Amino acid sequence: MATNIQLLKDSLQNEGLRYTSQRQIVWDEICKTDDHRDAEEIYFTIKQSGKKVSRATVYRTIDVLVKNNLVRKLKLGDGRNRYENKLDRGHHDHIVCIQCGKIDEFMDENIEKLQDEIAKKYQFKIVRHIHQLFGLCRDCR
Amino acid sequence: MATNIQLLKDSLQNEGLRYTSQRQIVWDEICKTDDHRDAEEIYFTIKQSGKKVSRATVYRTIDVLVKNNLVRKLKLGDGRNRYENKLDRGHHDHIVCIQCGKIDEFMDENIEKLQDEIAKKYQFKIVRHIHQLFGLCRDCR
DNA sequence: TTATTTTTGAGACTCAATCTCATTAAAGGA
DNA sequence: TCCTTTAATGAGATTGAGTCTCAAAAATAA
Repeated sequence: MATNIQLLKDSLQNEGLRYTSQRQIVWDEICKTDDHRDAEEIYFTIKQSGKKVSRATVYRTIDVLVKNNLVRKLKLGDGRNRYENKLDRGHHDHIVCIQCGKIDEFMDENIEKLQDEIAKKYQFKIVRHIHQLFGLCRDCR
Repeated sequence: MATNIQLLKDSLQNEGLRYTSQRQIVWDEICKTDDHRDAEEIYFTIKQSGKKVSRATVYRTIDVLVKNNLVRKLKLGDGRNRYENKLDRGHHDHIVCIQCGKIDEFMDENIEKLQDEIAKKYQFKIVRHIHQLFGLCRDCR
């Protein structure tokens, strides 16, 4: 956990922001799982644990974490942003079961290469990409 | 345009819905361009042309068109759904310039194949996918 | 300790999208 | 044609995720 505290402190310093207990609580909560949770889930989990952090602070802190690359923001098409911590995790894309909601992760070097070729063809500089497969997982098909 | 009328009528019949002038107006408007417009843009364009279709009807009609494969719904991450007609257009994915908003289309058979292989590996049945490249277009980089 | 600056939290607000329900229009008889 | 039934429409209310406001609280500097 010690590393995580430092990562947060560095990010806050980087933004010229103060280190506060609320911000630590939000970051801790996001680090606790490798799930893809939305802000409300994170907010309510913190609330239920008895800690006091307001909804506004949860949203504001997440924004800082995303900006500083500690957290990744995902849009899976259901209208809510989801978040995953980026500790010890390389780049990956997502496979989503539309039946049970399970979210798996995949990564394919060849697809990444083909993407770069497409960008080159369009004289386009890729900043980020979204690649998501929606369908039925093994257990639901 | 005659074909388009029939496509609409078939879809409505398929859904057990009636053919109405409002629904035709919405479908016509969507067919008019190959843009990727949101529902409000479509609604206001209709309104400005003097035709009377309510916002609710625009949204409801678009849903029917999407369900019947006449229109494709896109999420480009800005919180609004966008729509494009599917007349004479094969499958494609999107390249979006985060500077000027230009939306290009691409299609790569090899990426599609690799996708299928990934699905096989995960014993996953793909129903749909999203593949979007965000960055700077030739004119903005 | 006091002064200054930033952060927090409660709740108001925004905006796309959906829902409600009274009114209007279409379809199917007689 | 007129009447009955059923569906569609439209104005405005509502929803829900997310953002904003501003007075109070907390952190930092003097």
